[in-house]
Amino acid sequence: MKNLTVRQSEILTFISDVISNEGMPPTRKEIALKFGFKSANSAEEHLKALDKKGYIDLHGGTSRGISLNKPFLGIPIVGSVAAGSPLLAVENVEERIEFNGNIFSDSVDYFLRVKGDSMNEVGIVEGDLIAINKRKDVKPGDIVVARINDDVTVKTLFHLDKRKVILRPENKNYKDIEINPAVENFDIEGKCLGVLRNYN
Amino acid sequence: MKNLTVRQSEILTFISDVISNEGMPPTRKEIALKFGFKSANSAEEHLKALDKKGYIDLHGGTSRGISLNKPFLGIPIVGSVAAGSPLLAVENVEERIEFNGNIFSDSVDYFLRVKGDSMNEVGIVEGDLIAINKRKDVKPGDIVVARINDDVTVKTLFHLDKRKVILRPENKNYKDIEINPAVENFDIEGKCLGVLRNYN
DNA sequence: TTTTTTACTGTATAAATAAACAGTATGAAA
DNA sequence: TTTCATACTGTTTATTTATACAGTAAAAAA
Repeated sequence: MKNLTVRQSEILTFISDVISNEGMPPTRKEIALKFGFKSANSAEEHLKALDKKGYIDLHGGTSRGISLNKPFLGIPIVGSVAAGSPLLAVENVEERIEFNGNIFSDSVDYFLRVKGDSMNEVGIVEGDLIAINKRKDVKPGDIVVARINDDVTVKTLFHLDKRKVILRPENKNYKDIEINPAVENFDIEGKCLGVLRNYN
Repeated sequence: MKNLTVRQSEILTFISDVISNEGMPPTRKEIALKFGFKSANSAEEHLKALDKKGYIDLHGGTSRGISLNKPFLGIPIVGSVAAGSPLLAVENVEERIEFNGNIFSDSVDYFLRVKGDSMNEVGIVEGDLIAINKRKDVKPGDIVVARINDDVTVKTLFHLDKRKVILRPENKNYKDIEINPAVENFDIEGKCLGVLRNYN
């Protein structure tokens, strides 16, 4: 996929926002207005660039005839995470799902497919998709995605300070995980906003 | 809410379909084409009727300026079910959520808010929303919504024939429910397609 | 029975919109 | 150094689109 310029990226985001908020894509004039272009043709040329690079499809002769290109739409589902790679690296994204936001309490950056039974007692089971919001500021009680020495795990955060982190599995067959972030490589990847499970 | 005529309902459905499939609302001409109207004005008048009845909002002077009215959109969430009332009766619908379909394996007719812990061992816990598809043809192994003598319950279907139905709670503290549909009032309301849980 | 609503055809037009063409200017790539 | 891509302004035009007005006809409501 070809890279977008900053401006092109802004315009792509704007189109996506307008579709979400207004229920229809913007016109060239509306794009020009938003970015302060004095000519609608500026918008036209950005659209052509986005089309050429494959991010949108332009439907000739149609008002508001802009559609976002599916493969780059939707929320990524992160499956198995290769050790050491960023969660959202392309090789970890198993697919994307169309999803419009108003369901969870915050915006969903990605879904993570759950492995294992360590969170069974709070109703998170193998194969579930958990909705994740990328953030570092989590508090005890939150279910978090954490990275410990290149290993990604989902647990309830029980305690967090500079010298000690305690992650609690929600299954009595497992023990608490205690980490010294000064010694071990530890990072909070995000907060779990909810669960999505699809039978069959 | 005022009732729609058959034609108006067809047109509302078409608008909704076009938005889903094309990513933008149709023009008057496109509506006329779809229904075989020889004049775009026929579409215009139907739109005005739908606007007047509150089902859509028309944005004057804007191409494709049709938006569906939120309160009638989205998938209903059924909360507590009043004894004897149809599940989808207005008094049982606690709210609606925007939701676009491609997530579950079949279309979601409504979400049911889970009460109690009888399905805990398969990860369905109190407060969860379960996605339901209205259908009668369910098979053993399916998680179903059933009505037993005006009581609505969610269980795994274990056995089903004309003389005996066995519903199985997924929690060892509960016993199987055995029903004789010839004697008791029993009905399958739908099949559970999946689970949606929102923390906080 | 009269009025209103529904459901259309047919015509017309102002405004919205897409999109081409002609420029200017800058920075990056070949 | 020349070409190409980016990022604009400014103008123009054909087409799309919304939408009003004038009718016809049937069914429903008052």
